[in-house]
Amino acid sequence: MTPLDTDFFARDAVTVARALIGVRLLVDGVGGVVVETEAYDREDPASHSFGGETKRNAVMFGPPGRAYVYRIYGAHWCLNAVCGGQPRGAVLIRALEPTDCLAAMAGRRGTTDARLLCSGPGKLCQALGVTGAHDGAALDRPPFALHAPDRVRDLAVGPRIGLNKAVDTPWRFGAAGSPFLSRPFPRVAAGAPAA
DNA sequence: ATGACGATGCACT
DNA sequence: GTGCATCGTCATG
Repeated sequence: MTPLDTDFFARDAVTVARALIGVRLLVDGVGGVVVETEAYDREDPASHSFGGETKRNAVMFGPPGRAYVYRIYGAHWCLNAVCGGQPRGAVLIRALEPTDCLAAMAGRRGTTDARLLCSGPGKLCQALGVTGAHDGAALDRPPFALHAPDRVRDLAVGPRIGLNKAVDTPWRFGAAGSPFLSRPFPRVAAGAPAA
C-alpha cells in the first residue's frame, strides 16, 4: 500500500503515523521526507477532536485523506492528515528532511540551514507554504503530492510534545537518529521501570 | 463582551 | 536550560 492508495489514510491514526515515516511530502513541488509524526484520536483528551465537532475541527469529522490545518499560538500553522479507523483520528506532521526545492524553503524560512527549515510543525508549514487555505484539501491531489518511502527506516517512539494532557501516551514516531527532528527522542534506559 | 488557553518558535541566560 | 509574543477559537456571562 502506497500513500497514493486511497485506503492509506483509512486506517487508524497510530498505524498511519508510523506508515508516514519515510513518505515524501510535497506542496507545489516543495518539501521532503516525513521524519516525525504524532497520532491523535477522538478519545484522546489531547486531540482537537476530543469533545465534539466545532467550526475549527470540522475537517477531522469528514472523510480521511484530507488536510486538517489549524493555527497555533496565534502565529503558526500546523498540518495534519485526517485518518479513518475507530476511533477516528488524525496525524500531525511534525518534521521533514528537506529534499525538494531547498531554495524555496530557505526563502520562506529566512535561513539556509537545512536543519532549521522543516524541524517542527510550524516551521514545515512555513517552508512549504501551508496555511489555513489548505484546510480540508485532499492530500492525494495538487498542490499536495505523496510518494512511497524509498527505503526502510528504523522507527523511534516516544511521548508527544507540547501537551498538557495525556503526556505519557507514546504516540510520537520518528526516523531514528535523523538530524531533522524537531527534538531528539528520549533514550529509554535499559532496566528502567516500565512506568 | 470578555477571558483562558494553546499539538510553537525564537531570543536569551 | 528559561521566558514570552501573539491572536483565533471556544466557553462563559
